[in-house]
Amino acid sequence: MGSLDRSLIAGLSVFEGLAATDLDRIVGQARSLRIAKDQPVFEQEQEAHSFFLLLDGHVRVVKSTPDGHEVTVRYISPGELMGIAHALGRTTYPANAIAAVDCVALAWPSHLWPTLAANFPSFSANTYKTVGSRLQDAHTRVIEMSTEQVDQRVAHALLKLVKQTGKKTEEGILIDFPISRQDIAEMTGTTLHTVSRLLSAWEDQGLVKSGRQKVTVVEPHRLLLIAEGRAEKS
Amino acid sequence: MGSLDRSLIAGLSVFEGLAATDLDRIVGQARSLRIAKDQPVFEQEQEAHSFFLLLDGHVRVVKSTPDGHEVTVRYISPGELMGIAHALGRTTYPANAIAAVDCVALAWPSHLWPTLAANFPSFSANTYKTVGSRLQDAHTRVIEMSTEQVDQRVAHALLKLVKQTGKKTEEGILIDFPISRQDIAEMTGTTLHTVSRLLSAWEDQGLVKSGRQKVTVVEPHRLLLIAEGRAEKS
DNA sequence: CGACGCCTTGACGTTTATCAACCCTCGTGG
DNA sequence: CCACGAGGGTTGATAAACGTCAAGGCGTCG
Repeated sequence: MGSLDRSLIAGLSVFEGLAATDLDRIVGQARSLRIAKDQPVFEQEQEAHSFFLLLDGHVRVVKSTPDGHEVTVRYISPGELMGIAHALGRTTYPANAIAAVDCVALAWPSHLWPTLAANFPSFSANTYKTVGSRLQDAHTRVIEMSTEQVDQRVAHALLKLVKQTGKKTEEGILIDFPISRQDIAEMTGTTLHTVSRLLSAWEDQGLVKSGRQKVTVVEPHRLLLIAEGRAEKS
Repeated sequence: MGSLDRSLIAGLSVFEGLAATDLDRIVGQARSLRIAKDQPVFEQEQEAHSFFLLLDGHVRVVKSTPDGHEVTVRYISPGELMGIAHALGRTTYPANAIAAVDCVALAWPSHLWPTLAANFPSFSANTYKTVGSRLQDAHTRVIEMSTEQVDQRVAHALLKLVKQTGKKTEEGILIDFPISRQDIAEMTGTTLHTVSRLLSAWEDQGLVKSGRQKVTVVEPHRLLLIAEGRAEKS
């Protein structure tokens, strides 16, 4: 499998600035694995034995609250790291990670992190850069939840997904994995009912096309107006 | 300034695991500064020239949105790092930091970070551990905003402040810096009106005592019940 | 002493969750 | 191959939670 993987991997931003031999040395210590749709990659509170690099597929990261609510923290796309608890001084995973579709990933034993970080400074710097942008994302999310109405938050979430995983089709830009109203609700802190109503309304206005576990954004620009609260109400 | 500072500093968790000479080497490269109440330590979008260690006082970290809302990200207490944008691959500060009271801090030029991190691995590990717990905090905040009602969030915020900066008094535990209804509103994503009503109601029930820019928690345990949604409505 | 900043409280309206009922469609097993 | 069942989606009615608007009080600092 080596060579196919390597060509896929070399261009990833996690490995930016690494010499080819270093890259081989790092990747050589990983095992590759596949995760079937709806199977967990890792689970909340579990011992963080490995960290992962998603090569193909999409993974949903979810936190469960004691009282049964589920909040989706983020979706992981190919090329992104996940489960890097160890780099942040944690010994357990902070959330559940579930394959939204069949996935392929590389996994490193967590105990390798200190050595890898010490030997390959640009690998470590790249990693912390993604940590930084996740912290940023989380704060953005807090701000959205604090200051925006539900329709704005849902619009923002759709646009983020489109940017992350959008795939051009004849009808518009499709979010490239199965996503339900419930999923969107868990990303935006609302209920599937409200999401359903919003999508219905937007479909009537020609902004989106949606179906069973499928959303296509037809007019990103108008959706952005809603996201920014600069759209007159219907 | 050396000796007085050093005894204060040696016990801080950021410096855990460092030899005394290493600590001197690190602290020796910092300059100490004082910030007057209501003055900025650093500002959003500004070039991140330095990172800081708060020695005394309290700093409020706030993000401003384009449309004029302000969201308080966190309060920094003595012993905590702030402005560590550089360690996360950013070149500008992500938020405003404002002294809630007169403060004392150490400041290192940001460009020292890579060398410090490389030379003192436990310093770097400690730093990333605090980054990890802030990421954690941010996610907790998102979850609270997604699943809890305003009264629960305000109760949680007060309890967090009490834990962070609580000072025992005869009447209960006092939050040890001036904090207005507006400030609490900005932490919890609500309005000063709602916070005022809640505090009034809680005061009637003997849970808290509050006055101008001052909150004392009298019965943390009952407040926790509210925070967890396990309290019957008045 | 006056004015500004902070706090309080009432009345009202909107947003959005909740409750309830129903439809559609896809996949599975008889 | 068809029937049916579960999971996903839609939509209406209702009500609660909370923001908004408005007015006024109180204390503190210049």
